Amino acid sequence: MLPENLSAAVQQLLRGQDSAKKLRDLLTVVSSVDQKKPHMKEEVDGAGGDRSPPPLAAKDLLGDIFQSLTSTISILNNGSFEEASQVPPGGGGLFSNSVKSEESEESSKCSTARGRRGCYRRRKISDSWTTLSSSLVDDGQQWRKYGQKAILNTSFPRSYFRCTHQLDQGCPAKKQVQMTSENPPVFRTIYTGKHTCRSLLKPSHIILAHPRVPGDTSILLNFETGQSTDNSSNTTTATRARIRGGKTREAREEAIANYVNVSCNNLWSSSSEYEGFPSPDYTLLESAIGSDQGDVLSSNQSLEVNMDLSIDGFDFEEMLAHTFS
DNA sequence: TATATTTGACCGGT
DNA sequence: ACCGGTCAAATATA
Repeated sequence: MLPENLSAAVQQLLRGQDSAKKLRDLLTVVSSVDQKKPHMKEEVDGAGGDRSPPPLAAKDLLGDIFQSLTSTISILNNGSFEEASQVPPGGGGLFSNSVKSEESEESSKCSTARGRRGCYRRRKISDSWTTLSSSLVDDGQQWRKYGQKAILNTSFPRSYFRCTHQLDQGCPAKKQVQMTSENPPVFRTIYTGKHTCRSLLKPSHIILAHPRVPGDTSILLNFETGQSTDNSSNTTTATRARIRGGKTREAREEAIANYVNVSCNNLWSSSSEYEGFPSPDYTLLESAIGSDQGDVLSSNQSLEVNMDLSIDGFDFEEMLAHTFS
């Protein structure tokens, strides 16, 4: 594909992504008025098996569309979805500006006054890379916000994040997120340091798999970690949780849709990454796995994306394939 | 109660 | 002195 076509394709995807997000927000507002969000357990136990069709279908569809667009954009930008935010300078996609890395040294505390508040050596040019995105996209890592600053000559504050596992695993990864323009919004994320941690489950990567056996009405959730924080590890052991209960597959799908839906929400806007962007109320899927309604076949800390985009006869995947062939 | 976020203070580089 | 990155107490949330 020609570079200009590639760029145009990304532009179109970005537009679709924004539209999907707006539509999702619209639906969220409408549905929140007359619909209480049922808890997973209530859904799974199948007590209300003959309820009306899932009102979440449209949102689920939107979630799929949005996630697909986001993934595709990341692929076009960086070569792969997983690497969308993990690839250090050199991967250089359309919207990612690799930042010079002359000195691959993380900011270090000054040894003389250790323990003194705010004592640090200002980072000069470290091993960092930058990504731009039209929305806040969950990069699959777990971050903890530790600061926010108003930056000179900018309209929006800059947020500072460090890896959640900095303390328990000594992971040095950090990132800064800042909105650089308003219409359309552009979020600049500067990553610093590579992850050395083994991250735990992230809901944004939990996807439903369709049944492989006709008539099988149970729903298989598939997790796998490859989530390689260090690009070298590709050892993956599958974790599976089969959710039973409910009379129909649709009923169970609706139950899990809550989790998938919130995982999509999590993909759209990471918690508190930027003030003014509300964080979704999501529940980790571990509770679903741990639920006595579920059938945990094995357990570890990994996950895998296994997404079937075919919904109601409309194959989004095929459409995308045609679009880019 | 544990964990995460907010926010003003602190500090070093420029 | 200014600016930006970090700390940590206060606060919020699960």
